[in-house]
Amino acid sequence: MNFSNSIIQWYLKHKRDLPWRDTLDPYKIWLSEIILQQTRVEQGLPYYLKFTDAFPTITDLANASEDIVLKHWQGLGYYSRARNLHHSAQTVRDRFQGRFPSSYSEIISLKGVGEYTAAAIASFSYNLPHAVVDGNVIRVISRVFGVLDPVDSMFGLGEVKSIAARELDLERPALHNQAIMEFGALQCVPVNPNCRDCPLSGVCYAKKMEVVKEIPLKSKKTAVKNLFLYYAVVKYKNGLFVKRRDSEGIWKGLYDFPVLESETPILEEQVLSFFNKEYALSNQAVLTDISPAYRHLLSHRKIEARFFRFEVNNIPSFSLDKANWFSVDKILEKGVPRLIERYFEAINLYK
DNA sequence: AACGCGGGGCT
DNA sequence: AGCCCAGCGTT
Repeated sequence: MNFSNSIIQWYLKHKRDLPWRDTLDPYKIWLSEIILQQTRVEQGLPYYLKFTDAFPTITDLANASEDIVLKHWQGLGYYSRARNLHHSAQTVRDRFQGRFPSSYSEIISLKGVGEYTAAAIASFSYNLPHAVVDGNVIRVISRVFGVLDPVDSMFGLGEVKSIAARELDLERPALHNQAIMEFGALQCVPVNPNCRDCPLSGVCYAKKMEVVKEIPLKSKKTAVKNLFLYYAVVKYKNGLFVKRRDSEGIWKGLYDFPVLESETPILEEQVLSFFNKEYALSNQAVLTDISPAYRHLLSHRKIEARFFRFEVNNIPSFSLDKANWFSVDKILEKGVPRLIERYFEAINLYK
């Protein structure tokens, strides 16, 4: 019994029932793959259901505004996925007459679709013989076949890709690809895999050499930097002044407030001075209070945020103009970072 | 080739 | 606290 047959046998017995496995619709398969990039199935599933409900076809998605798409994506993270999703829906609408492309080269030309996602769509939807290589596949192949080089290096990853292509079942690429990923997600898990009940334990290099804990080998470590956020929350009547984050970087496309960002702490006086300089707040707004620190952890940032709360009695003249004033109802229609969502919960904006 | 980009769950 | 997750785009 070869590798592919083994994992397919295992898959047919253990696979989960997931909605995107019940369809060949490339739109739905593409949508599921974008949602699942760097995201666990349990976390992405409700978003998949929400999106297919709100946008039944790719044209529905293309015709929506980016703000609405980002609102639906709120809380899932990596928001460039949502922006690229929307952009590519418009590409399909405008350049492919609303028909999702069916060749690998056209599929991978879509923004947000890389090698992994293109192989997934091409195989799942059109049964084309492209081997997927994601985190699961890297783990399974490096362990079973004994790839000892770092898999986050060009060389190590190249070895995994070469083995993945070699082992692909050309007669049933869709089934093979589903099987190897599910095997990685449920059986050959990152920590404490249950090798005792594994159908490959007899042929697995890592098991045989007792190096399961060391493979896959990774060399890079993610550096976590501090980020201090000082928000000006300016209240006017039944609303707040908000800003869309339009510059490159964290949370692009989402809404928050005028903010001073820094990698080091800033004194209150300096913060207030910044708000005055940038938004001319002193002449027009009254500082009512300053919130305690909100801590928010991201994979690459340790964030500490404080909210400086102001009130004004008329629309300020300078940077905080009418265009940025949103009633509470309007704010809740926009996508906001989880940090801001939690702030809204804390001040009872949701009620 | 290295880095930025979210959020959550598990150990 | 650290690791990982159905990765991709940019520099």
